[in-house]
Amino acid sequence: VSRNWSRLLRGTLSCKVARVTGTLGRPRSQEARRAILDAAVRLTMRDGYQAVTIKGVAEEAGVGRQTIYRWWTTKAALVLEAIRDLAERAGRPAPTGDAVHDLRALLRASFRLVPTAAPAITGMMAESTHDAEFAAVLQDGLLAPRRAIVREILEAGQARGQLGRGASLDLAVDLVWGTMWYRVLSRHAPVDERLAEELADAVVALLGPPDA
Amino acid sequence: VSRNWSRLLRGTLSCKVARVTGTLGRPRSQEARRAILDAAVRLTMRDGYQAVTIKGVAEEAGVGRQTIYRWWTTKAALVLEAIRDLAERAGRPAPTGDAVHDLRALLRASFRLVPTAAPAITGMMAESTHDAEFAAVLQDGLLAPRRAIVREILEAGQARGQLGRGASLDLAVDLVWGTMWYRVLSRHAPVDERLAEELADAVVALLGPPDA
Amino acid sequence: VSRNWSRLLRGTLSCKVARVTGTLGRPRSQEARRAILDAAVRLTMRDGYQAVTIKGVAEEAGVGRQTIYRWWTTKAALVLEAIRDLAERAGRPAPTGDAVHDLRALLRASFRLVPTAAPAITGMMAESTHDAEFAAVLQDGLLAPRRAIVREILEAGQARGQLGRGASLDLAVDLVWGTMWYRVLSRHAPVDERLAEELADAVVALLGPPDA
Amino acid sequence: VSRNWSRLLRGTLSCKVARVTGTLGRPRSQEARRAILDAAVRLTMRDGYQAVTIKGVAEEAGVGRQTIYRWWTTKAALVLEAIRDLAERAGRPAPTGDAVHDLRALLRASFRLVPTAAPAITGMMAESTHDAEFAAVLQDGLLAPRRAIVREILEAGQARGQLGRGASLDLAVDLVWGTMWYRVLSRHAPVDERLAEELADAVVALLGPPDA
DNA sequence: CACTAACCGAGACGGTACGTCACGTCTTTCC
DNA sequence: GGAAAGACGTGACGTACCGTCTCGGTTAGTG
Repeated sequence: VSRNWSRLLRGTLSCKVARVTGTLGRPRSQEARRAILDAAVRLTMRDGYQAVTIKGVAEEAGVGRQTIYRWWTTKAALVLEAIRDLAERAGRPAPTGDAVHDLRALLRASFRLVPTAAPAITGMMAESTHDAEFAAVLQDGLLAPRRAIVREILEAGQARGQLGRGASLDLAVDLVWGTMWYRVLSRHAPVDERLAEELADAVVALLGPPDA
Repeated sequence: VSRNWSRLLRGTLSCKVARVTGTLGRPRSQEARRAILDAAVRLTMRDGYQAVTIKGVAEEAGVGRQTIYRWWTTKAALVLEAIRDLAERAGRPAPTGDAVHDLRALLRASFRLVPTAAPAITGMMAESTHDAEFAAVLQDGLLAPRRAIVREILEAGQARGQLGRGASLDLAVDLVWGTMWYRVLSRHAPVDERLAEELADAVVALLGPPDA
Repeated sequence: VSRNWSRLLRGTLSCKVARVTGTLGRPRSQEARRAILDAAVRLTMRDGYQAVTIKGVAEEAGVGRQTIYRWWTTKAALVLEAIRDLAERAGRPAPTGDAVHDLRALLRASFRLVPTAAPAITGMMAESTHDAEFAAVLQDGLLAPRRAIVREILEAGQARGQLGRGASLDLAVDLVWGTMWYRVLSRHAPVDERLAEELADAVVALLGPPDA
Repeated sequence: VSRNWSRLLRGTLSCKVARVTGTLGRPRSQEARRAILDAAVRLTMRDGYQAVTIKGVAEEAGVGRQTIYRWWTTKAALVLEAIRDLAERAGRPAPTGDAVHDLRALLRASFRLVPTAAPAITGMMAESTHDAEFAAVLQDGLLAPRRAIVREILEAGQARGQLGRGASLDLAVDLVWGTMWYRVLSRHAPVDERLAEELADAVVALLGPPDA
């Protein structure tokens, strides 16, 4: 679990991850910790980041409010840690050797999570716009990993000669996720399997034919 | 000014645009109205939509709180009306006959507004995720017009044989704005002139060569 | 009503008795004020001063907590103003021209209030021991007036030649009320009509025979 | 030390005076016990009974909070045991054979302790008004013994023909201590040597001339 | 020109969430 | 097994805004 924390917690938004004074006293209750994080995820998903309240999380978790304040400095730190699993839960389909196929599979899987995760993450994106530290943590913990996955698929495709090099990979990656988020936020068009197809095709077209 | 209202106000988010009871009594103070709208824009730009408060707007405008509640039903209605000029202020560079050139010019102009407008609009996008009505109004009043402009440019380019028809225009439009918003929200990469170039090129690549 | 305030409020424990800024805005709700004071009296009587809580008073009064904080700076100020009527309600039997009879009547009437008022006032006396300002206000508002009444009766008796001058009136007064309070607090003996008789007799004995 | 406990502890406020389970395990730390009792006395004297806190005592004593809860059931039990020495420390001047002189000496000695002991005992008296058990223990442990001393002096004076029998001794005793406490609580007049004189004289006047 | 209805400012109202503090209980480890 | 350390659930604290309400004081138009 703690493998990814170094990145997540590099800001001061961090939870207080370990006792400083040593081993004395009653140890932290893992039940409470899990209940809090689960409640935070549940509420963030249901109501969106802005509507989440420390009090609400405490009640949903059946926990004293003070227990949350003891371990997390802000709502931001709490929700960020809680939401981290979204990205992990999204996981990643196993690579098949066919870059375009892999990309399609990834996008289909990602798009299926949209209805659940959208209120949470869009709210956090809005929060990012006036909280640079929050933005950094959100970036490192959630968004960058998703970008990295697409990038790896595309690089593998280029390496195998399945994809060309006609445009910056950074741009290609942003086109993919940007389009998804734009539709999620704007809701003027569905985020469905058809979009997954179209985006995969668009990336192929953008990168152009493989080098001869 | 009121030409565009029918679209903006088609939901119940509308401000109370005209008194029902007739013409008796003191007429509405235009000074107060302007002060309120200006204050709303100022605060939304500065702090983001979520942080805007009716009380805050009232104080910024030097106006009684009730005067706002009298004329606008919700914060959403107030801010939406106030923010409308953003889209208009963005305006649109005059067409030159060269679709790619026009697209580049439009993007450059739009990107310049990003630092100012981002906190406002990203917050409103987050709000959209749990307020369908708000989403509809935001969509019609701000986002759809921007999409329409790009679409017109691209259609004109196709009509003039400058651009191909290798992909759906809807997708092309979403790629452009989606990438911009994704970078605005995520802040992992700049939204600058270079991105304008790259996006214009990407659209060309995506649509493919003009039909012979 | 406001006749006695000057004394009651001579400390900074005072409630904010009048708006400073003038006449603007919604005027203070007298309903809320009465409900708060009544609730404060009720709770102080029932639970004692120490157990009274601003929150509890607000709920008992059906009032927002902020409304209390707006007008009273501390629990002490609130309860003191609220409890003031106890002394007034105790009132004073009409003088008859017979000092000993008057004294007996006063004591009997006072002792009847003891079961109701004791928890309130003993708690306030305890508070007095570590809050000098509170002590001063309690003194002036509640205790001194009661002492003054006894003193007046005794002075009248001396003037009419019904009572002697064999001891300091201050001491006589303190003997009376002190004995009552001591039994109220200590509860080792009843505070009843018999005590009223005994105390009246004791005062007569103490002051000695009238001057020839 | 334990001679007086039977009286002090006849209520259920009692400390847990002996381990039930026998002699196994680590014996109770006498250092901790003394530190706790001393801290309790110190804080009760300084801040008054109401302001005393188990947590505060634990910190003042340099002791874990649980160690207090292990041995005393309530704050009341702890403070009562701790405060017991006040009465003993007050002690009692040696009888001289002159009742009035003895009474004066006792009062002078008692009044000298007032500044130290008042916050402690008045707070406990207030507590008594809504805690009958506490009242009983306070009564037996602290107040009754003081009353008994005065009563003994007066009875001895009557036996020796120095004092009359013109009033109930119970009343005389309550007049003395009541006046003292009333002035302690009310603070409208000093509790000093002059008061000792006056009270002794008042008792003489009250009891009247010795039987012929 | 006086009336008068409606607007406007100010601000008190009942609420709700905040973050802090201390409570008394509990659960560890150390001695 | 006692003692310390300290996390736990609880609940009052005082603050900040919320959106509503209720005042006195404007400010046009109409009668």
